[in-house]
Amino acid sequence: METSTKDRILDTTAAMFRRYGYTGTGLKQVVQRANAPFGSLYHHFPGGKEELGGEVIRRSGKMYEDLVMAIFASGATLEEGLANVFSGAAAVLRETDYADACPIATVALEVASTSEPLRKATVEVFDGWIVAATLRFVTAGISETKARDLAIGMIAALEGAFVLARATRSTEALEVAGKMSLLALEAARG
Amino acid sequence: METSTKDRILDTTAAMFRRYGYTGTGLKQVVQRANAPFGSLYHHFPGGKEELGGEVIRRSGKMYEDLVMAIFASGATLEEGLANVFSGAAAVLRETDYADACPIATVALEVASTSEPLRKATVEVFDGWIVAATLRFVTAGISETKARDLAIGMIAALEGAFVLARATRSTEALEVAGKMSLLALEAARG
DNA sequence: GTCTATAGAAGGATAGAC
DNA sequence: GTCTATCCTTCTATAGAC
Repeated sequence: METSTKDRILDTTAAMFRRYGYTGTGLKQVVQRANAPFGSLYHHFPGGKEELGGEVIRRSGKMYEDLVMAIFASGATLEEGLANVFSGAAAVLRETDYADACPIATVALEVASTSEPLRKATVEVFDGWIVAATLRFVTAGISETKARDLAIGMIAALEGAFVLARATRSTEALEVAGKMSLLALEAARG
Repeated sequence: METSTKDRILDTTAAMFRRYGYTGTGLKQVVQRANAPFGSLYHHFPGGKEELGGEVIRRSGKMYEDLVMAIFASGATLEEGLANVFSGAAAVLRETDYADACPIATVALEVASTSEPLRKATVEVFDGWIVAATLRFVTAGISETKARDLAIGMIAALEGAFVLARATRSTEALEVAGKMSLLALEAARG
């Protein structure tokens, strides 16, 4: 138990955001689950829920970027890596009873029309993903403009498949989205 | 003003779900905006928020299905209709300051791990969309299995693009997703 | 079937002792 | 920097007059 109170609060909030969303996550529940006194929350995050939320979005977003990019780089070929991203996401969903998909998608939709600071935090995350994925495609020899489209298409397909998969409790959409992304890659390679 | 109290409550809730989500929508705000007395809500929806939410999900989902399918059928060709779905969605987003995307996506993610009755309502909606879109592809001469994949791929691409578009306040993702869906259609036609 | 009032719980936030 | 107690608002839900 060497984690700090602040880290426990951040980790707990991240886990709750993923399943219950932003408005669905209560600060009292957070400190209870994190085994932290209520006052510590406002000591570490004077800006309250919005400040905590912003840090969690950026932190979860970066961690997920690292995870996905590692899987993306895991394949022997670019195609294999791309396929692994979708099959890996499907495996995690099945293992977590369709709870753990994108860590910020629910929150991103919730705050898009309700909090500018939080919306901007989600944009930073998505931009980071797009840049990272674009770089991967470019490194594999694809032109900059095509690479960006592939990156955005892959992320959109993944996010959309997550919506369908979490609702239906099936990974069918992830398999279809994976195949569709591979097709786009094929076309870009010409 | 010939709308009934019940219809006003349903319409108002639908509009609020779209922007603020399920937990972000308060029943007091609903009745206030709908110009309805609070008691009427529980008169028409004895099951409270969950019953109201279920009806709104099904109703909004069906209306959106009709709208999208009408646009899908609007083009001279299947390809044109498909492109119109994405460009039409982009136009609506721009016109509504990136607020009005999918009417149930936010709610679907919120309730996926918190309410079985509501999750099932979202599944019904998504299944309806998949069936309708599949039928459209089949009618155009595509095999049943390929048509279903195209339908799921199109809906996933649209939903994922909505997430990115609402967050970034840009329609770039919708354009990319539209192109990606067209590519999938091309490949299916072989 | 309409409407008001209020209960009872949970929400975010703050004060202040230690 | 830790922790408790409490404030005020908002939430869902109910009771009961009309």
